[in-house]
Amino acid sequence: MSKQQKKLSVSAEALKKAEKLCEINGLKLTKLRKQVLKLIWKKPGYVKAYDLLDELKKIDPSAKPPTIYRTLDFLIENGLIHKLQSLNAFIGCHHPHEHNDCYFLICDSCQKIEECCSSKINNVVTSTSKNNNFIPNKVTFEIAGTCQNCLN
Amino acid sequence: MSKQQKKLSVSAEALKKAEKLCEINGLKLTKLRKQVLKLIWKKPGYVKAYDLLDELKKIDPSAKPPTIYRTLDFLIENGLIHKLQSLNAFIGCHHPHEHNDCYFLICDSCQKIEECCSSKINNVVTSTSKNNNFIPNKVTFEIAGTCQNCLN
DNA sequence: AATATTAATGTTATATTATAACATATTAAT
DNA sequence: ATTAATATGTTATAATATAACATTAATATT
Repeated sequence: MSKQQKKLSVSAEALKKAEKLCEINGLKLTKLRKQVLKLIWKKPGYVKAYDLLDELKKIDPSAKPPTIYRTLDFLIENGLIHKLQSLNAFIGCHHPHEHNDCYFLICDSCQKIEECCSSKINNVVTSTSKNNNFIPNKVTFEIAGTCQNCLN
Repeated sequence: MSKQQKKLSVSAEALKKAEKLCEINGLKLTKLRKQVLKLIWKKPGYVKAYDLLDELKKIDPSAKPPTIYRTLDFLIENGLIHKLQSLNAFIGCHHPHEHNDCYFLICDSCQKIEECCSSKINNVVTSTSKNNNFIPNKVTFEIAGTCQNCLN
């Protein structure tokens, strides 16, 4: 199976998952939202909002910044994508609604992201929060660096 | 000792530390840089770049965005302040150059920040990176939520 | 000390990221 | 069918950040 084919099926599978998830949760994955989600998955690495807007405009010339940002908000709120705070960029979520404790390895060189999950993160957040009498709400954990592939 | 007095001395101490550190490392803590650092410490919580610019303009009316951003870059590079990526905001560093593994508890309600250090973070970063053949460079770890004080 | 080099600051302009506010259309509930 | 809620369209502008080039100040070299 070629890389391109593999990529396509990852994307297709993500879309199917998203549809199912929205159905279960009574969320409306409208045409616009599906288009944007598809565009996000299409890129191998992360995407910037305005690049996404440019892509969307090819399909729907009337698209404007609020079109994209509102759609991104919906997708983030419902766990279908993530925002990378250190980059102001977006990526599809590989396992929507299955956990709270994911973090990201961001390759500075190829823009690819590894989404990681670990209870260790949760442990650190929980224990720190307890120590500080802090009620955690949203965790941002991003590690920028160089991926295996780019070291060669 | 009043809260105000305590705040002042924290700020004053941070400035002294910064001066010493710059001297040791051959860095020039110029008038401008010191002014900006002072303004950052003056606020009890985090500061936004353009708010800082407004403050700076009161002292130096010719200040412009690059004035602030360049100064912030210097202060960040040399570990005197931190940027909170999830807020596009800045805070003074409580222990410049003493560690790499700090993270932040950000109170959504009062804007105050707790800077935390823990080898646990480093452990998670190191083990995850090893597992993924990833060479980490910059870690962003921010926990937003509600602080003790604001729960009451 | 005069000159060259480097670092810091000044200045103009503009790029990038994001949202407010209000209008219209679509969908769901009564 | 009407109302209410949700989603989208549209205009304008706010908020965040940097590029590029000019000038000044500090440091190093002759």
